[in-house]
This record gives sequence, C-alpha cells and structure tokens, in this order.
Amino acid sequence: MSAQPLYEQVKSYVTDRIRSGAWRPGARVLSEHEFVRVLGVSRMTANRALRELVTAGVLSRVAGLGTFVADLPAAAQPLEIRNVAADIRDRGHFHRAVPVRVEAALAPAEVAAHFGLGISELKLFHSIIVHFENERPLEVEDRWVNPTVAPHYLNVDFTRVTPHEHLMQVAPLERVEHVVRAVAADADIAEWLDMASTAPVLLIERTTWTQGQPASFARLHHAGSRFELRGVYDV
Amino acid sequence: MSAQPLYEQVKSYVTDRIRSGAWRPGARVLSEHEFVRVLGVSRMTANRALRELVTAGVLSRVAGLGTFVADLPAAAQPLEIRNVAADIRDRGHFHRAVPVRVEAALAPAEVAAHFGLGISELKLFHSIIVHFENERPLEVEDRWVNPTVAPHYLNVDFTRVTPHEHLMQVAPLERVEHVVRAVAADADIAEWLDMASTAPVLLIERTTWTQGQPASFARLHHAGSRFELRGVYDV
DNA sequence: ACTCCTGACCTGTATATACAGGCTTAATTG
DNA sequence: CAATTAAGCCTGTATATACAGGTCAGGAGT
Repeated sequence: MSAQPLYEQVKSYVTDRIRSGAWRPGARVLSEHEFVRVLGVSRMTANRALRELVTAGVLSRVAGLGTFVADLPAAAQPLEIRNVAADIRDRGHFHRAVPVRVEAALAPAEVAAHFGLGISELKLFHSIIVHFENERPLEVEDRWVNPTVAPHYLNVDFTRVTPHEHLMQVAPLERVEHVVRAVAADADIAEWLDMASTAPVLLIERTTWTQGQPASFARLHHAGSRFELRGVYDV
Repeated sequence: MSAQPLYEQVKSYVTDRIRSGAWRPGARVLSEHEFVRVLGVSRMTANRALRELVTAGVLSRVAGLGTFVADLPAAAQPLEIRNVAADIRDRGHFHRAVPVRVEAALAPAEVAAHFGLGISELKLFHSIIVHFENERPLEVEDRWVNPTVAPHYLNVDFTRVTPHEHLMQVAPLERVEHVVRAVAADADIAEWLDMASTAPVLLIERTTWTQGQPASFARLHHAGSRFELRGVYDV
C-alpha cells in the first residue's frame, strides 16, 4: 500500500496541524470516532496513534472529555546521558582507561549516605579511573561499589572492562538516578584532568540500584572545556 | 477485575524477570503466542505490552526472530530540562523575573551562526532577564529571537510573561536542541548571579525552531552552587 | 429553584481475526 | 552435493467488536 503504516500517517496528520499552528496548545483534537469518519481508519488505529502521541508528550487525554494538544511541549525535554567509553568510540576516537586507585575503603559520610549506611562502619569498594580521549583526559570516574553486589570488583581489569560494564554483567540494573551540576575542580581532579585548579567541571553523580539495594555511586568529573551533553527534541 | 490493566501486568511479568536476573541482557523473551498460552492473554495484549517495553528501551524485537532483553539498558538515560519559572513555583518558592535588557541589536557572529546568517547583517531581538528564586538570582537568560517569528517581542512585559511563554504563544514549537556544559562565569554573569567571577556556571544553550526557521537561541546561565539537573530512570 | 438522573459522547481496555513480510530450518529438486 | 523451495515460526499492522467507566448537558422530578 503505502510506505508508512496507517497509524504513523494519523500521527503525522496531527503533528502537521500542530506544527502549522492550526491546532494550538490546549485546543481539542478530533475524537477517535471522528478520525474513523474523517480519515476512514478503524478506531483502534486512531487510538494507537493518539496514545503514542500522548506518551511522546504531544497530546494529553481525559477520559470522557477528549484529546487535547499538550500545553507545554517544551516543559520537559529529554537529554541523554550515555557511556563515556562508548561516546568516545562513537566519535571515532581512541579510548583509554587508566585506573588510578582500586581498593576497599571506608566510605566518607556523604557517600555512605547514598548507600543508606548510617555510620560508615562498612568497607566499600572504591575505584578512581581516568578516561582518555585520544590521550587527553576527558573524565575522572570516582566510584564506590557495594561489595555484596559485585564481590569480585577489585579483581577486574579496568583497562579492558569499564566498571559500568562489569556491574551490568554481575547484576541487572533496576534504577538509575542522575544529578548534573557545575563545580570547581579540586586539586586532584584538576591534576588528573590536566587543567587549572578551580576550573569549571561538569559533574554527573550517578547512583544505581539493583535487586532492591544500592549498587554503586559514581561521581563523573568532566573538563568543562572538553565535554558537553546534547539533546534534541522534535515535534 | 484487577487494579492494574492486563497489559501492565504482562509488562511487570517481564520486568520482574529482568530485575531478578532470570532473564539477562540478550536473552530471548517469550514470543507473543507463548504469552497467549502461558498467561492466557490475547496476542494483541501481549503485543502492546512488549511494544511499550521496546519504546521504553527495555526490550528489542526483530521480526521473524523474536523479542530480546535489550543489551544496554543504561546506555541512554533521559534527563529532563524544564522551565525555570515553573521549577521555582513547583518548589513552592517565589519567582521574580527582572529584565536587564530588551532591545534590537546586531547579533555577534557565534549567535548569527545559530540562525543560519552568514554575516550578521540582520538585527535580531535581544533580551537579558535575571530569574530570582526567593530574591536570590538563579538564572541569567540571554536570548536572541528571530523578529519574523515574534514581531512584537520587544513590547512584551517580561515581568509577567517569560520569553518562552510568549514564543510558545505566537508560534508552535517544532524542534528544540540543548547543549549543557560547565563554564566559568564572565564578569557580567557573575554580577547578575551575585557570585565570584570565574565561579563555575552550568550553562544550557537552547535553540528552537518553528515553521522551518530558527526562532530563538538562548543561553541559560545557572549558579553552579544553586542549580542542578535531576533525572531518574526506572527498570 | 434545586437536585437527581439519564443519555450521549468520550477514552481505556481486551479480544478474535486477518494478512503481510522477515527469519530459520528442513525438505526437495536439479 | 549444492542450490532452491517450502513450511513454520516470528513480529507488524489493521480491523470489528465489546464492555467499563469518566464527563457533561439537559430534562424529569421534587
């Protein structure tokens, strides 16, 4: 028949009218039955098209009332946080990981808090790894790991496997939380990233849970001048 | 019948097995017909459950082959970029916007590039607005606007309407691009944000398109010590 | 005048059915 | 023995149908 599936054509029918300004935020969209009459598709096809536009944030629906153009399409735009090693290789560059420290250690208070430990009586696994892009340091990965989740963490060869890959292998991921902020580099970070002390650093804090318990807390320090997060949001 | 819809129960059936480690990344999941036999649901219900888990990035499917647990559930985790004014009000705090500059001006080269202008022969609208949270400056919004998209931009009362709200009103949004990085504050930004010069700033650059043409390019400067982006990713 | 109820319309869910087309394995044919 | 074909599974799409439950307007009853 046609290149695109019917439900995609219905979605385009809607988004075209939103993009052109014919249907403005808050305006009522055709009902499912009206799509059946106007476009000659089945209600289930219209339902799928509208439902997918809801999950995409383009429309919002109220049972019994109707379907409406979402008020704030720009309210929540997604930005992707990815894997540094994969990012570097995707750019066609050379990635090298240098473990600076791999040890068992008592977690400082603010780290222990992420693991739900009141007083830090428990030793956690701790690794500091510097990731290089074409021999320039790009990220310092300061990670604390729950030994019960990854008991062999200290024996992993982190020049070949990233901590994230190892954790994914030993335990399925359940929940990830990110916090992104700008901070000034401290002395160690500045040295590892080969930049001036107090220079701006893009810090990503990543906490992961697996099987109901905290698995890992990582601070990913990026040289502000060499790193950026990108996101594109369409329609 | 039950509290949760059937297709959600099927999704839970799958994600429970992934979380527990019974089904590992790359492993084959039951086929739609097997779900019909095992769980006693219709194929369309199983299809919807699996399809939604694909769009969520949990599964991946190959027609003719089967459905599989996605290899890299942590590869791309979404982070939301929202509206500052709405964020502040959502926290139950007081938001105030102070326009520092609203003018028509020749865009500098790096801004003109975002609008696809070779040499900056065209005057753009330019606004600098400082957003306060409970009388503390949180964001400096430095925005350049395409006059053909928003011809009355200079007459808007930006103490009552945010530039983003005005742009949304005059033209539907088509595409948004974000770049997030950490930079050092320059003298102006430091003064407006009431912090030391060269202190770290979380900079979000947002470019928007509408009706096929660039509409706006905004640099959103945030005090590193007072601002962070948060994102949570489940299953 | 006010309350309650009913009917019309809406979304949400669930099923059975059908056909197209991708992939793999096994049987068939040259 | 090798190349081709057919069968059998898989996902992907599309439809007709059914029922539940939310929402609103207007009419019936008090």
